[in-house]
Order: sequence, then structure tokens, then C-alpha cells
Amino acid sequence: MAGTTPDISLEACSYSRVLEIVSSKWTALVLYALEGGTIRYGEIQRRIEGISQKMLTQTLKQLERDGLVRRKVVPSVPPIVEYSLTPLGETLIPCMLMLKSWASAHYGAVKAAREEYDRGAY
Amino acid sequence: MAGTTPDISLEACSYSRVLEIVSSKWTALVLYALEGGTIRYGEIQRRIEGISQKMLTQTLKQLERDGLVRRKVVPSVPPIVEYSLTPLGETLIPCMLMLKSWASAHYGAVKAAREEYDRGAY
DNA sequence: CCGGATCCCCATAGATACTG
DNA sequence: CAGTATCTATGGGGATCCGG
Repeated sequence: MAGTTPDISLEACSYSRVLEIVSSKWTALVLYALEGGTIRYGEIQRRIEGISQKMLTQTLKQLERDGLVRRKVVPSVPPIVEYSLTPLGETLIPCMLMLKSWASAHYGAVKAAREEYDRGAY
Repeated sequence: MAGTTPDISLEACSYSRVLEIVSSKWTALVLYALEGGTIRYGEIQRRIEGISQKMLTQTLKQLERDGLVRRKVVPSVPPIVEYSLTPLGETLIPCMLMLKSWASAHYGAVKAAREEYDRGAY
């Protein structure tokens, strides 16, 4: 093929890889809940507004599969299941904090840009 | 009061806000292409493997609406359209770089965790 | 050269009900 | 308490053709 060849791909790009891990709808919120330390299933659900059992379970399972979250079952009746960040999961926190501070600093500007843009659209 | 009230919500959480901006499928790749400076539409498309015209246009429009990308039309025949990061867009780059370096350092561990997890699942 | 418009598919997510 | 199971549907994303 002549001319420029692609040098950016979904599979190779590190940006995409992190996002693939972190960007499903509830993931960030669950990580946020886990920042405080070990926490039970029901407690997470109470803390996150509007999350369903299905989505919480699914999100936790993904995070566990990715090695970011540890699941510990205490065999008792009724059962107790505790979740916490793994060391790998902890390494993600600084990144998340940086995103958080970016949003705090600039989300207003983004919102303003949107309103400006939408005004022009009519 | 203790722990019985939700204190994490999609609307309020800064994490979710950034992700809402950055996490659609092609956004990160387009930002990556723009890191190098002003670039034409066709050039972006050639650089990003597998992106369709529709998705590129759509992604660029979103980024423009959010004030992260500037679109400049040079009235000529055939038309030339150039894209570049705005100052606001530039502020996002350090965050992206941090994500990128996290992925470089830890994506291997995530992949290993997945394989480990999937082995256990059978 | 750039992008709008249209049609279609499938993954993600929500609601609800049930179980160890 | 901590999940599973099932059913449904919304919309993101892909392919293709048309237009300025």
C-alpha cells in the first residue's frame, strides 16, 4: 500500500487498554467505594445510588477477574462477602485521583463549551 | 445515618464525568493522534486502524462540542479541515499520559490475572 | 476531501423474580 | 445476605450510499 500506514490501533494503544478496564458504567463508582478499605457487598450497594444487584455483581466480577479487587467469603449464616482492593488495584488509585482532580478543575469549562456549542447548533 | 444513605452517585462523581467525556470507543485514539499537533481529517483516518468515516466524524464532533478540540475549515476546493487540541484539551494530556504509563506498567499483570481467573472458571 | 443520512446488529444495562 | 436467572430494550457502533 502506498502512502501513510496506520500507526494507532485499538489493540496496541495503552489508552484504550486502561479505558477498557475502567470505563464501564459503574466501575469507577465501585472503585471509589473501595478506596476507603474493605467493605461488604450490601454496603457498596447502599452507598452507590441507583445501582442494581445485577450490575453491582457484574462489575465486581469484572474487577475481580482483572485482579484489581479481592473477594473474601466468610462462611457463616447469613453469608458475609467482603471486597477490597488488591495491591494491583491500589496502583490504579493515583490515576483515578488525577482524573478526579482534572474533572474538578475543568468540568465546568466542558459544560460551558457544550452549552455554547449547542446554542450555535440552532 | 451511618452508611444507610447513598453517598456516591453517577451525576456527582468526578470519575464518572471524565470517563463520560473520554471513554467512548475511539476517543482516546483520536486524542492520541492529536497529541502531535494540528492534523487533517484524512490523516487521522489513515493513522487510526479500522476507524470508519462515520465514527471519526462523530468522535471529533463530540470532542469539539466538549471544547477539547478545535475544528478549522480552510475554504478551498477540495476542502481542507484541520483539527487540533484546544488549551482545555491540552490540560487533559497529562492525565492521559498517566493512564498510558499505568497501562504500560500493569497491563501485563491484568492479562495474567484474567488468564488465572479464567482457568479457575472451568 | 469531508461528512451527513440511513439501516441494521449486538452488547450493555435495567427490571423483576427466585435461591443457597 | 449475597447473589442467579431470564427477559426486554435502548443506543452505541458498523457498513454503505449520498451530497456539498
